Parts: sequence; structure tokens; C-alpha cells
Amino acid sequence: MTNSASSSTRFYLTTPIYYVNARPHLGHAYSTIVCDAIARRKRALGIETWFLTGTDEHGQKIERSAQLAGRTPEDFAAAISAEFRGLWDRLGLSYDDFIRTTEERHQRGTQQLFATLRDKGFIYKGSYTGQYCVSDELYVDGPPGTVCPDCGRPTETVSEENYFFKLSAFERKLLDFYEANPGFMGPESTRREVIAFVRGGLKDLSVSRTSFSWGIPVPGDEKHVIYVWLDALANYITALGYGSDDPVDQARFAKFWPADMHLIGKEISRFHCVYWPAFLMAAGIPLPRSVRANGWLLFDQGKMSKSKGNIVRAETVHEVLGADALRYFLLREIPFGQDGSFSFDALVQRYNGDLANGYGNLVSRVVSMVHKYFGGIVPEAGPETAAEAALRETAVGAIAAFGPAFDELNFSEALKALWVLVAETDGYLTANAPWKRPADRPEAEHVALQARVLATAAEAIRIITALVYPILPDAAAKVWLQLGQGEIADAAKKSFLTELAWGGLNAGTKLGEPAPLFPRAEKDAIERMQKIEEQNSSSVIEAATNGTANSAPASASGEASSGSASTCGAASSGFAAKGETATSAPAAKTAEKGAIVSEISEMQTSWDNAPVDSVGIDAADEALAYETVALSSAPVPAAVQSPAPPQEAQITIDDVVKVDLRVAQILVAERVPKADKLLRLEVDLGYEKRQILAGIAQYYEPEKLVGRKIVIVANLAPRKMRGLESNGMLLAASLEGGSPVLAGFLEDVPLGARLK
RNA sequence: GGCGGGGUAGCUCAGCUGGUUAGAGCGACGGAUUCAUAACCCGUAGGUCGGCAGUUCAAGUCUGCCUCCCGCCA
Repeated sequence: MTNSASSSTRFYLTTPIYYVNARPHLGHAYSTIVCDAIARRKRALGIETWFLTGTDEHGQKIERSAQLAGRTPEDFAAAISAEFRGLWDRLGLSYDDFIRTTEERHQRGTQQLFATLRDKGFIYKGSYTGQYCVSDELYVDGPPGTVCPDCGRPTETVSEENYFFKLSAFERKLLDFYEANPGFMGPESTRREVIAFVRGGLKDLSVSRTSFSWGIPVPGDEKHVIYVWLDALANYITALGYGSDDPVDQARFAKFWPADMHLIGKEISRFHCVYWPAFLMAAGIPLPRSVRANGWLLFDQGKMSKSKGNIVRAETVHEVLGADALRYFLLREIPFGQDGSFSFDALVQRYNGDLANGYGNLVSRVVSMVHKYFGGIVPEAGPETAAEAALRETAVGAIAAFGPAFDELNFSEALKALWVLVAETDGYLTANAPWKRPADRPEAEHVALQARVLATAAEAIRIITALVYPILPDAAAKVWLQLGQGEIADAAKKSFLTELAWGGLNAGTKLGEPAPLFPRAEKDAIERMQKIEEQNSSSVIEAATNGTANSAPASASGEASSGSASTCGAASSGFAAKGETATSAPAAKTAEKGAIVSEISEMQTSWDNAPVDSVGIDAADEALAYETVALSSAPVPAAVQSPAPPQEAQITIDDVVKVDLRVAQILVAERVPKADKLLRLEVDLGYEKRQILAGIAQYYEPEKLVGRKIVIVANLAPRKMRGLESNGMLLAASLEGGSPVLAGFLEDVPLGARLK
């Protein structure tokens, strides 16, 4: 994995930076937790470690989302960035730096990178005419009228002058590099895909935009902003100090770059394994040593509640079972690099089985017995018998197996190997039963046995605890105290893992008081977590529905549901409803690419897999979710709060069903003569066609509306306007200043489908 | 459509270069036990190793075809 000598004394690792278009969820937490575990182990091995995470905040989608939320992009991005950071803090993640792409240091460094690329002749100005998907900020091949392959929305024809990066010049160099550095990217599937992609040919890459302004200006040509991906990827160097004049920054950059590991979500492999190395090669900057992709996190709770949304937040698990439980589950249950499924059920099962009944209970029984039989003082073990030798060998084997597995990111294997020691220690205790003295065993002999067995078991626990510390930092800290070893954080600072060996627990050590580590989760734990999520999402729905933002605008819902990704990093991991029916949601099918191409999120991606009956709702919830962040008070961080939208009188479900909302496609759109606001539309509901009038002429070009699927109120009483009868009303978000944004769908939906 | 990865006990997965009665953990069931968080320990549970056909003395383990799932690319 890592190869150079320097990486044995220093380690720089990064998470994706998360796109601030949606609130953090479990998928984001997954990547970050993995990095945290790695960072903790590296530090405990005496390796000087720099652990970077952050948020990706530029791009047209953020600009638009902010606008929809009635906020400035700065405020909007800051609020969601604060949510991410706050969550990482509450989860106790030990990042060394948190970069925001809106920070001055990043802007400066990114501009320098851009200028360097240009100075070296790898960036040129060219023009592009073709189709462009605004939502995904993606250029699409094809004639006018082509729909976006990622989101299915119509593309717009644009003609603009852009800066291009000579990616095509790096095709051979990249392939050579991959060959010379087989450990550069992983897992193997990612490696194969990336190589196949590069072999397929590389085209020059547009690296600037003029269609919006929320980004970093191109130095010397401020009409352009730097392409979000170039912007985002640059965070890995700007955070260290690239582009800074400050000697401290420069020293840090010199010390830690190149990165030892970029941990990413597999959907953004291409950006990290192709574009990023090419940018760096072009700029003459060393390449990172490895890029490792993790898989999606699938969510297997479709049944839980299709009306309430399926988004699970790390916070929920944290509240009920604790951060360690979440960390353990993610690292133990999911073989790293593969997709994994999350469910409360599996979580609780792991928690009870491995943590409560296993490790926690083991610590509890041993510590209590030392208190009970030896007053809390570790006894002298005395001469070893075959039983102790066997346990010692298991422990030595666990130490030997754990490290290499962990260092290759096989956390699951590492933990499995360690839990063999947990089980054997339990078995050893039961076999020797220090709590029971057979009638024919002399008292003195029994005490000797108790001493030997408890000292040995306690030592095994010490080994287990030391090894598991990077994964269960909170629990390990408690156990370390119970073992009379002091603060484990201090031990970690002293590189205690480098010298971990059997026999470190001295006789005479005074143990701390036994305290429950992982209280067994009762059946209600699952319900509690479900309830928390339901409340979270229902509050979101309510807030969004009450306010002005009811109908999620087409662009908004698309962005939001997709947006959770992180650009650069996006996505850590997809977060999806587990799909028995991936194919039944065809429209979303391609969304995944979007993540790759620009900033689509894993969220979106994941919804692709969702059972069709929940897709729309889930996506919508997410859309609403982010609006809530901006518009009203999300339950959590204070930083994010803002005035709640005006409350409307409550209604019941009976009121809701009175409104017949339907999907319709615009067949004809034209201006109504002598009316500057009205557009006459002919729409197809599948079962009938009808005419409706809409006051959106100032905001939408009629030609661009044709073919678009919208939502209309189908049972609105007819009304005449300008002599024309309108049979229905279309739905749009109403923004400040009155501009509308049409409601629409991310997935393909049949005409006439009812919204309910 | 091209390429790649998958389909092994109820669940999550191991099974390297083919070789005795196909494994682990969890769950379930039975027993034992009480130091411990109704935990721990022991034992049991018969899964056509996606399907078919081959190669071989011998195939989850190699080959071909089929089917289903996933990903990348077009």
C-alpha cells in the first residue's frame, strides 16, 4: 500500500471533502470513521500523522440551493459545513485539519495550481458548443435535445469559452504510472476500472465555467471560475500549505506531501486516479502514494417506513448505542472496499454479540473477579501451565495477525482475528472456573489458580484493548483505566502499539472500578433508533411543507437528493436503500455517473438502487432535508439555525387527498398574446391532454419547456384567463422575488402518476 | 452492446495454485454453569456450493454455455 520509506515515519491521509448540498449521513460518517481509525493506529505506532477532512463548497448547485433557501452561498455553505464539522466533533473524530474550499488559503492555493498548470502550458483556452446539464454541471455529448445521462433532465445548449486542461497528453504517462505503481489504487476492481477508462482514451478536460460565479476565479480572467473538481481536488495540497508564503505552511507541505492515502468513495475513483494525478504531473508535484476506494453503504430498511424516509444519520446510532458501536459495526461488518448494508437489526446484533456479550462482558467478569478475590490488585500469575501457554500463543497470534490486516484496510479480518482472542479468553476462564473450588482442591492451590487465571485473563484483555483502541477509542479508554493503565490517549502518544507484547500487565497493579462498557441493547433499541430517524425526517417534512418551500423544485429536489455527495470526496460511500429492484428505478440508473462527473452525491446514487416505491419519497425527503437546514432549525447544531418559515394552519390527511397532484408532460408551450406573464401549456397526463395557463413567462422560455415533466394540480376548478381556459395549475417553488422553479422528478415517472 | 466483479448454511461471509465426511461468526435448538451485561462454556443443526454440460482418478475450486445481481465504459 504505502511504499516509500518516509511513510514509515509520517503519514498523511485524507477523507473525501464533503459536498455541502446535503446534511451529513451515515455514508459520510463511514469514510471519516475509517480514516479516524487509521489515523489513531498510525499515531499509536509512533508515526507522525496528519489527518485531513473538510467540505467542498463551490459550484452552481450550491449557488442554486442557497438561492432556493433564500440565503447567500456563503451562509448556506457555512451552515452545512458546520454541521459536518460538528458531527465529526461529536463523534470524537481526531482530524488534524478541516478544510473548507471557501477558505482563503484554499482559494489562493487553487489559483496557484491553476496558474502553474497554465504557465506550464497544460491549460489552454478553447470554446465549447454543445449540451450541458446545469444540474450536474456536466457536458453531455449529443445533439440538442439530448437528456442528461445522469439525471435524465433536458440539457441546455451552451456555447462558451472555457479553459481546458490537456488531459489527453497524460494517457500514456498515467498508464505507465499505474503499471509502475501497482499499489497506487485499490481495491482491485477500482484499479481495473480506472485503467480501462484511461485505455479508452482521454479527452481534454474543461476546467473553468462562466455560467455562474460561485467558485474560485481563474487568476487573471475573473469571468471564469475554476471547475469544481479541480477546485475540490486541490484541497489535499492547499490544506497542507501549498501556495502559501508562510514558512510554517511550506514546511508542513514539504513534510507531509505526497499524501500516503486518499480514502474515497468508489464513485469518485476516476477523479482521484486519473484527473488528480494528471493535474499533479502537469504541475510537477509528486503524486499521492495511494488512493483507496470504499464501497457503498446500502440501507436495508426499506420496510421501515416508506413515508418517512430512510435516511440514517450517524447521530442516531451515536445517541442510542454510542460512537464506538457505530465504528465497530462499520469496520467489522463491511469488508472494506465492498458494498455493505446497514440495518439497525444487524447493528444491534453485532453490538450485542461482539461488544456487549463478548468484549464488554469479558472485561466485566475479569475485573470483578480481581476485585472480589484480590481486592482489585493484579495478582502474581506464577508459573505458566499449558492453558496459559495456549492463551498466550493465541494472543501473540492475534497481535501478529491484527496489524497487517488492519494496515491493509482489512479491518473486518483484523477484528475477527482479535475476537478469536476474546472468545478464547472467555473459554479459558470457564474452563478454569476460578470462582469454584472443588472439594478436593486445597485452599492454597485454589488461590494460586485464581491468581494465575485472572492475571492471565487480564493480560489478554490488555492486549485486546490496546489493539482495538483505534477502532473503539472510547471503550478502550475505559478499559485501560479499569486495568490500572491510566489514560490510553497518553499511552498512544507514547507509541504504545510499537512495543505491544504479552506480559505487560504487572502484578500489583491496582485496577480501577468495573463499569459497564457496552450495556446490552434491549429490543427497544431498534425502535428507538427508528423513532429518532422518523422524528427527524418528519420534522423535516413538516418544516418544509409548511413553509414556502413546499413543492421541491425540480432542480432542487434533484440536487438535494443527489447532492449529498461530496465532491471530491464525495462520497464516501453510497448510502442506499437496498434494492431488490435496482432495475425498477431506471431513470436514476445513470445518476451514479453524475457523482463521478461532477458533484452528484452518493445519496443520489444510492437511491438508484432503492426499491421503486420508496425512491421518490426518499429522494424528496432528502431534498427537503437540506432545505430545512437552511430554512428552519434543524434539530442539531445551533450554528445552522435560522428563522423558521411562517407556519400555516395544520391540515389532516383528508385535506391532502383532496388535492389531485399528477405528473404531466408539456407538449406545447407558448406565450399568451398581450400577457407578459402567462404561458399557455398543453400537457399530457397520459389519460388525457389538457390546457393550462401558468404565470411563468418571465422566467421560462417556452421552447425549453417542451418535453419537460412537471407536477400539476389536476382537479383544480377550471378558470378563464385572457379568454383561455386553464384546467389545472402547475407546481413550482416560489422564490424570493417571485421567481418560480418548476417541480419535477429525478427519476423517470409515467405520465399521470399521482403524487400522494 | 463491450469489459470487470459476483451468485456457498436463515443472516454476514471464509474457502490459496482442483484432492479425505464444504467451513466461521451470528441466529435457532439442546445441555452445562453462575465469576460476568439472562452474559460465558459445550454440543446439534444435513447448504443440489445459481443452472446445465464438459476436462480430470478427483471440481464451490478449471473450461464452455445459460441465468440473475452489481459496477465501469459506450
